[in-house]
Parts: sequence; structure tokens; C-alpha cells
Amino acid sequence: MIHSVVIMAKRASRNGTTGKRELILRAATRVFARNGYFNSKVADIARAADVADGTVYLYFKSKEEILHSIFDQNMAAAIASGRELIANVKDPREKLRRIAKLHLERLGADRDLAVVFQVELRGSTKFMEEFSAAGFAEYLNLLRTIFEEGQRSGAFRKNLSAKVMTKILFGALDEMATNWIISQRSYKLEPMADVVMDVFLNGVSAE
Amino acid sequence: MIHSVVIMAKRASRNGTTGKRELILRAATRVFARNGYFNSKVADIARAADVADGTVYLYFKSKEEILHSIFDQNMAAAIASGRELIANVKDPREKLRRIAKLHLERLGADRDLAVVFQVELRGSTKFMEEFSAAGFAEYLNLLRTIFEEGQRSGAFRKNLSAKVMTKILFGALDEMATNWIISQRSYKLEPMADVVMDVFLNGVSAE
DNA sequence: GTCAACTGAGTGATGATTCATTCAGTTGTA
DNA sequence: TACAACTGAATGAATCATCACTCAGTTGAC
Repeated sequence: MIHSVVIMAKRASRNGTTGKRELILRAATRVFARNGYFNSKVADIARAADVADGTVYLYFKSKEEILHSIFDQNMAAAIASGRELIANVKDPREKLRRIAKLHLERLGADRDLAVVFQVELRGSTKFMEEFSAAGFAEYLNLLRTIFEEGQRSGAFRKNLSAKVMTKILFGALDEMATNWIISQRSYKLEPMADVVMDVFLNGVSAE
Repeated sequence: MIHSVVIMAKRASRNGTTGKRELILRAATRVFARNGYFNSKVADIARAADVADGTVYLYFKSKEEILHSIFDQNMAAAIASGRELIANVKDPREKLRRIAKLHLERLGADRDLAVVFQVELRGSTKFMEEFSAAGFAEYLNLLRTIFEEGQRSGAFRKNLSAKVMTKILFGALDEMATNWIISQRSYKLEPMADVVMDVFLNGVSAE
């Protein structure tokens, strides 16, 4: 009886919905967020995941690959989620609003993840360059495509560089997220998207 | 004759306007920008400054203090410069325009410094918190004060949170700088301030 | 000769990664 | 059903390179 329960528990944590890889990624996100990437020891991650040091290396080639995986996985999910969300929306303004909300909603839902995205991933040009080559550029492209659509439809001023407008919008949202992390007082992050979009849309709209 | 020139040169680099402390700070900025803070060895900085390892510790308590000093010194200079620049400007819009231009001009003038500010200083929550407590908050306050002035004068919409507007503006400028660093193609950074201010002022202006 | 500035080899701690070993669970055979 | 042989996931102690920082000694200006 007791024996079988123990076995079940073991099974659940070993082969259940939460694989060990996923488990380690989550633990790493927590550890990176609390100590910073460079101050985090692989041993810390292992302990947080309740796993031996060596086990980490069965799933990841290196400490760096863990950070990469956190980024890749979440970025891919975010972009997919964003595409889906605007699939049958027509108005470019509304599309941007939804993306912005999603952006802050996702980060606001997981402070540790937000710290990794806003702080740890920025901590080296090497990372920044690799990341921008990867999913990050794709995200900016998504925003840009929508903006250009809005320019064609006459909603946004045509003399503005869509690329630059994209950076402005992203920068504003990004700063909301970063500030939210740093500030001690806890407020809701996602509603900030409305204010940002108000100012931004007002700033770029035609006539 | 020649001798005295050499002596002068030595003096200049040793006790003149450029003290050893300054020399080390500049070298560190270069090294941090190229390798990242955590990957930079104190020995690298010493070599870059053409100084022995130990000498670095005659001027700085630790590697971390070097990074702090780079931030403190430049931030203080930037704020002073900004205050001076708007001293006898009346129009809040124009004040913001000038600050924005100064912001991007300073970063655009020294790529290494820009990398340290945009990338290396963001790489840990610990730093971020300390830095925001220091000069960074003061910079945001400067922006906010101007914005509030503009609200009182009726130039900007009064129902907007000055604090949030400040973050939006800062975030947009910040992203311009970060993108400028990452992008390979070299363009002028400072003119981007005009575009940002166009959209921002348009977005927040009353009526 | 004195003193402040400077030097750079040495030290001690740290932490990423490896790998010999264990053992729970599976397979194949009778 | 029983059991021997096998598999490979998981372990964690040991390795080994790496640096931040120290300090005993040197230099050179006056």
C-alpha cells in the first residue's frame, strides 16, 4: 500500500506532465531571477529542481543553454499566442492594442520570468545579438507588419518609419515592464498597456 | 626640448587633466563594453589602462566599484548638462526636445559608454535597484517635472499620469539607444530624438 | 633618505563540468 | 511466475581552470 503510493509519487514527478527538463527550466528561471545569471550556480539550480548536479547536464549542454532555452521557449509561445489573438481582428489599432496587452499580461503573470526577460537577458551584448537574431526580431516584425497595414489603410501617418515606430512602441512597453519589476509597490502591469496605446496611437494617427 | 615634451606628456597622462583614476575608468568602459562586465578580468582592465593589476586597487575598492563609478560619474554629468541646457528655455515641449536630443547625443558620441549604459548596467536586479536609487531616479524626476509643468501650462493633457508618461518617453529613447548598439549598420543616433519627440508630443498634447 | 606611487607574482576560493558508479525498472527465457 | 541479464537515468564527489584581490618589494621625485 504505502509502497505503491511512493511509487506513484515517484512516477508522477518523473514521467508525468511535468518532465524533468521543464522542471529544471522552471527552477532555473526562479534562481536566475533571484540571484542573476552570473551569480547563479548550476548547483543552485539543481537543488531548486530537487535534482542532482549532473542531471542538469543530461538535459542541457551548459548553463548558458539553460538561459537560451528559457528565452526560446517563452518567446515562441508568446509569438504564437499573439498571432492567434489577432487572427480575426481587422482594425490595426485594435491588433496593436491586443498585442500590447498580451505582452504585459504575460510578463505580469510571472515575475520571475519577467525578471529574466527584462534583466538577465539584457546583460551581455553577446546574448542581445543572439537573441535579437532569434525570436526577438520576429516579434518586432510582427508589430511592424501591423503598423504598415495601418499605414496602408490610412489609420496611421504615412510619413513615419514603421521600423522606428515599432521600436518606440516596444521601448515604451519594455520600460513599463522593467519599472514594474524594480518598483516595490505592487500594481497590475497589464493595464499599463492601455495608457501606452492611448499615447502611441494618438501620436501616430493620421490627421 | 624633446625631453621636456616627453616629461610634459608624462605629466599630462599622470597628473594632468587625465588622472590615473580617469584613465582606469575609461579603460574599464572599453573592456566592459567589449567583453561584458562578468567576463572582464580586472587584469584586462589593468592591461588596457597600461597599469599593474594592483594599481587598480589603489583607486577602486573592487571591480564592482569601477562599474558604479562609471555610472555615477556619467549620470551626474548628464544631469548637470541637461539642467544647464534647459535653464533659459520656457516652452516645456522644447525642454523635452532638448533633453531627448542630449540623451541620444551623449550615448551616440561614445559607443563603449553606450554599451555599458544600455547593456552592462542592466544585467542584474541588484545593480538596477541600486542605480535607480541613485542618479537614474533623478533623471526621471527631471523629465517628470518638465512634463508636469507642461500640464499646468495646458500644453499636455491633464488626465495623463506624468510618471507614466515619463516612463514612456524614457523607454522609447532607451530602445533607440539599445537598437543602435545592436544594429550593425551605423547611423546617427541623435536625430532619432526628433522622431520620438514628434510622436510623443503629438500623443500627449492637449486637444 | 624618505615617502608615495606603483608593481606583479602569488594565494585562496570558487564553481562549471565530468564520469565512475548505482539501481529502479524492463526484457527475454523457461 | 521467477529470475538473470540488461538498460540508461540519475547521482554527487572529484577535478581543474579561473580570477579577484593582497602584499612584499621596487622605483623615482625631491
